[in-house]
Amino acid sequence: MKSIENLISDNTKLALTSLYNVPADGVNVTIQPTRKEFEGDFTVTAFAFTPLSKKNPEQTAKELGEYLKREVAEIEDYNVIKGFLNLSIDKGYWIDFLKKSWNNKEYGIAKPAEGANTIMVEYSSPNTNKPLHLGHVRNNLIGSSISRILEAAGNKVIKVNLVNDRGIHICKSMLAWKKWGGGETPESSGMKGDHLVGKYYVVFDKNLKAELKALMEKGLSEEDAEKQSTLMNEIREMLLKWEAGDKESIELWNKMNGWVYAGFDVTYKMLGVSFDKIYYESKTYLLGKEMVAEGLKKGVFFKKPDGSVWIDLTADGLDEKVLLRSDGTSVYMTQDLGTAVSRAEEFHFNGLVYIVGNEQEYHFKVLFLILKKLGYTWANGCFHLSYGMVELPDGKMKSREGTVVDADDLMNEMIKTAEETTKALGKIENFESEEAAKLYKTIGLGALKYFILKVDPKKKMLFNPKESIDFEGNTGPFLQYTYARICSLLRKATDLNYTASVNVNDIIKKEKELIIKVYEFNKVIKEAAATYSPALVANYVYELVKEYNQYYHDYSVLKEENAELRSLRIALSQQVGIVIHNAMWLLGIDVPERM
RNA sequence: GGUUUCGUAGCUCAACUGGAUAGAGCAUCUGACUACGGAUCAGAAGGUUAGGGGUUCGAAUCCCUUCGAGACCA
Repeated sequence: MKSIENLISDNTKLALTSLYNVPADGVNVTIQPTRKEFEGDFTVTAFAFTPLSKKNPEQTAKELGEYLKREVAEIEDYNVIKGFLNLSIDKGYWIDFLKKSWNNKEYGIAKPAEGANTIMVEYSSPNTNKPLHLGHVRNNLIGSSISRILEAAGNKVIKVNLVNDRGIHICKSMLAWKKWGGGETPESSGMKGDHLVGKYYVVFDKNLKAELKALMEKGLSEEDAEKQSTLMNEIREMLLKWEAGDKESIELWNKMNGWVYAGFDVTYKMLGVSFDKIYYESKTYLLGKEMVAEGLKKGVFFKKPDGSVWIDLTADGLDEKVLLRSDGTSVYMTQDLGTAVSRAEEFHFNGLVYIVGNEQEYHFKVLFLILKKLGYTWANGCFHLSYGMVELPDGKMKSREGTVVDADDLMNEMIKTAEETTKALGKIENFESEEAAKLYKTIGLGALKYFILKVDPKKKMLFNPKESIDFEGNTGPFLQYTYARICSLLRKATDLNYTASVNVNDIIKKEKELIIKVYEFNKVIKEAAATYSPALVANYVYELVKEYNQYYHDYSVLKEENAELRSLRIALSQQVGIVIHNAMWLLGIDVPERM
């Protein structure tokens, strides 16, 4: 079935050609939903056509409207206000649409077709020296949701995580644990492994600061203090030992990373995110060195007298960038080049989306540019989804200053609040305790996820720990509540032996608006996939639910005496329920059948 | 210093990518057949879209500029 927008667009072009005898292939027809205060379903703006028609906008719009009404069966009527052509679509079209789609549980969720594009999505990418915080939560939720959205739009998706499991910061936790840990383990302390390792990272930082302070009080500059610091020297030594494959260092590193992974698994599971493949930097950090040779051979890179290798990007408005230090060690850029190439060779993807914060915009600009200069055509499919930071009322979260909002704490808080709210409303007295616990989790995490995902990923967002996340209004629980209420309605309908069907000749305005909203779901998914924005799905499902609740309030479904009308309303409610369910699934949010 | 992103109601966010009188939620105030589930619905109030200039039929959106906040590159 041709989409109604294409129908309007194509026929508008035909109309232009027919009415004004001009070619209209290249004309861009802007179509938007008609605003509530005017009559009609879709609006075409006629201003852009005046050079073709050589008439004023009103006149042009009228002539187009007349043509469309006459020539296109689905277009029932039109009206013109200023240069806006408002088109009313035949109700039969919408009834027909509902009839075709209403009982499809997979509505909106496409299966990847033969020859579908493969898109790799990298997200999460934690460091193993501390637990996940709210910033990671945003990253994970965006990455996970985008993966589902891309899949629903018909792509094959490979979700990957690149874990930063090596380097100086991990050594810090290791050294502090060795020095001051007294053999403490997750078991002995009862702490989650990632939190335990994070604790020693903080311990190290504290001790280092004290040492540096003491040295600087003796009159050393900050730089010299760092050079003379015994702790810093021990760290450097430890890193060298690790890189040389020292058995004891590797064992400790394995042990502590193991604790962290066990902790991360719990957090990931709670968040509901997962990966198809996990990369570890300890295995990828040497990749890319052969590319340096390749780049030199191709003349894309150059060598400085000290032996370091660079690329000159000044012609592209960027700087010179080092790729191999004079001591032969590589930098992040080198690793990322190598990792990208090895992924491309393994998976032959059409697109690679990096979900990484906007502080790394420059890095990715350079990365993609270098890949292109090296001649990798797939680099054109690389995209950095540069999401904004989560800020607190007094600025950015800083782990060193202890202002981070911990992911586990936050989720537990939300679940606790959900429990209190639910109990206060006194609705689930007949729930088994296990069922109730599951519900609290569904609601609490639903509130959190929706709160984060409804914001445009590209924008920074603010989280105020002092104000708990709402459960009323434009929130996750509001959407979940509407879903639960529809389920309740459908259960009652079944009890009464009422069936759902679409077998009417006429519908009221509100029903038509609801069907149009349902119809828009596919368009929204495509748009969300194209712009990598779960927020579009979130805002859409909110609008749908708001409309449905008005309808639900104003018209009775089960008390309607006309059987066909009643059946239609049941079918429509069911369909709205399916869309809520599927849209929420795209956001990674569960919906309860009762709450 | 250079590059760059952002600034919308008291607060948190929208605005279909240049379209009609800038919309929601929270908070405030007022109301809703003792209910097909009130975590709902209806209404009131709240705006010079940071300020100024420009582009055009039309600007929160594009260009210039001032102010303010952030990020990145030495």
